[in-house]
Amino acid sequence: MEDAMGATWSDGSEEELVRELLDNETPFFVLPEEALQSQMSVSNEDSVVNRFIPTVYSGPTIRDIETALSVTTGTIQPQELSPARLSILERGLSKVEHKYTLKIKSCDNGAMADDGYKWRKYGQKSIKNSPNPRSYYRCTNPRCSAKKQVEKSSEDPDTLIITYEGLHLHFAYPFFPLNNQAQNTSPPMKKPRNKTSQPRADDREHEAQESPKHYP
DNA sequence: CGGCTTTGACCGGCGC
DNA sequence: GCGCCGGTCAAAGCCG
Repeated sequence: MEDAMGATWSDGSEEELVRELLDNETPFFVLPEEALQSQMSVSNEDSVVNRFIPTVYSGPTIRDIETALSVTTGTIQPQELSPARLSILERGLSKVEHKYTLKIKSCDNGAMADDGYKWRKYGQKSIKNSPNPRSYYRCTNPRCSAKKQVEKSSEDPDTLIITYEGLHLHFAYPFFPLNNQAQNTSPPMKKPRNKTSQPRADDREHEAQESPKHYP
């Protein structure tokens, strides 16, 4: 399986949760694996994904990355991957340690690569041997450790190099069985704030899985 | 006024 | 040990 990775995560509990989230066999978060195995088309796969993920992301989504992550974390040969996932990898996703780099084309002038998550910029540095600075972002959810770096390609100014580190664990919280209270027909989506983009589900955090902890 | 970006300082790891 | 380099902190300021 994909467990071949050395697993040098800094935090053990987080590792456990991540593995659960990425494991196709967990009931918590069902990846569109079944759709892939049933030889459905990619468009159908998207529909399945959209059923599981109520929030709609725009652009190259973190879902793409996380889906690919569930594969690239192991020592699986590329030939073993399904075509859909291969296409994701061919889009420029690569992995170094626990950082995942995605190269995308920002066709429009200065069109930010919006992955649907809310980020807070916390730094910018000029990198040696690179004319372009690198920006550092952190997830606005204070309990989410996800980070990303955005850097314009030195060769192609239209290509953005985005490096993700850490997962948005909270994006799957609606699928966690909170308490013993079965989630009824109303989707657990939270009403968006007053921000520009509504696609998000970043309210709860890890502890919501089992311990009904609440905070201000 | 609050949340975010900006920007230089700061810090730790690594190579010489 | 020292200095470079990349990542983070935090004060200040911008902007809705």
